[in-house]
Amino acid sequence: MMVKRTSFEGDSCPIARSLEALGDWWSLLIIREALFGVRRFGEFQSKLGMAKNILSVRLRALVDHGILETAPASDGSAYQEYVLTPKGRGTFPILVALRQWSEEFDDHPEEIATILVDRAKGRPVRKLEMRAEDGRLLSPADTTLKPRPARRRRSA
Amino acid sequence: MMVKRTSFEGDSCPIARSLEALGDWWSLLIIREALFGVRRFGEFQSKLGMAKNILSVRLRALVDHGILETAPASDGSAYQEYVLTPKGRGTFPILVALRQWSEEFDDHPEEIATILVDRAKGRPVRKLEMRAEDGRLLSPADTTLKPRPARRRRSA
DNA sequence: CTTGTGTGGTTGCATCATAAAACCAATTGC
DNA sequence: GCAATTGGTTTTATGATGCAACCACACAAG
Repeated sequence: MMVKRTSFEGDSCPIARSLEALGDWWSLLIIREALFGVRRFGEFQSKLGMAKNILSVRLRALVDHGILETAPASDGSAYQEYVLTPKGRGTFPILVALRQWSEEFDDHPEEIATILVDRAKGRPVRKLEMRAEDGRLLSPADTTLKPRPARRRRSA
Repeated sequence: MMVKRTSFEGDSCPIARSLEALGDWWSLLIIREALFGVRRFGEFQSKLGMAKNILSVRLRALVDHGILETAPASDGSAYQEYVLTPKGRGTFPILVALRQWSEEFDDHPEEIATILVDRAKGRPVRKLEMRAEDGRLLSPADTTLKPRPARRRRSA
């Protein structure tokens, strides 16, 4: 009957495509931990408090998507580690956007334990803002979608 | 046995808290459509191609989370509509971050159909960037987490 | 080398969420 | 009034998740 959890893999919308890799309950939290330097299976498992089997599945999926890669060692032991690729580190703005949305709109902000600060000054970071090429600040209404221009062949 | 799909509702991490509301497969896509002006049940259903029962569940959850609200009419008919609240419109940077991540890192960028442009000039918007209070551009490594300062009572 | 312990998983089973399709009531269009 | 459309709910099948048990390998001690 092929009910199959609807994949967005072939979707032409870039948001749907990113959700294909990041859209489940745990992946972004695993990446969050990885950005804090977590690398080992057991460390992910204990910090996130999740079942080992699904952690296993998620780690493999993140590796398959090129978000994590397995590295042979680091402290000399024969075990492997999971480290972020550039693609994985590129999710940082997504995590910041999620964080700022909670900080601004959560119904119980007093339950939020941490704030993201500029390391040099110890002051909160600014809200992410959308700007035009020339630097003008853009609101959602100032933007629109255009069809992607066809990539021209042979350089330019 | 109470296996219960682990809720992040009580979690103190703002990322986990936002995923509580947005972290499933469809919610962000529903919000994406709503940002484009989609308001009616059938319109969501046909544009997203999703099953009506789960659309029904998702819309109710988004209303419960204060992301959508039901409005009585608009074109005079007796049906209701789903419109974004300010909290719902506040997810825009999240969607932009997801979009830009795909644009930058997707393995098949040629399959991405649209680009987000500045309406006035028709030129692509800039990448979201993280800045300090004083305007310095920040990389992930330039940031750190601090415990949230206790809110002081009675104004300031 | 053998035994014990911790790390890094896999397997089995119960439960939950999701998907497709059928069904249905209220609202419209005619 | 009658048929089609809208906006759902119900039913049923299957995939995903969660927990606990199990297991292989590395490593350390004796």
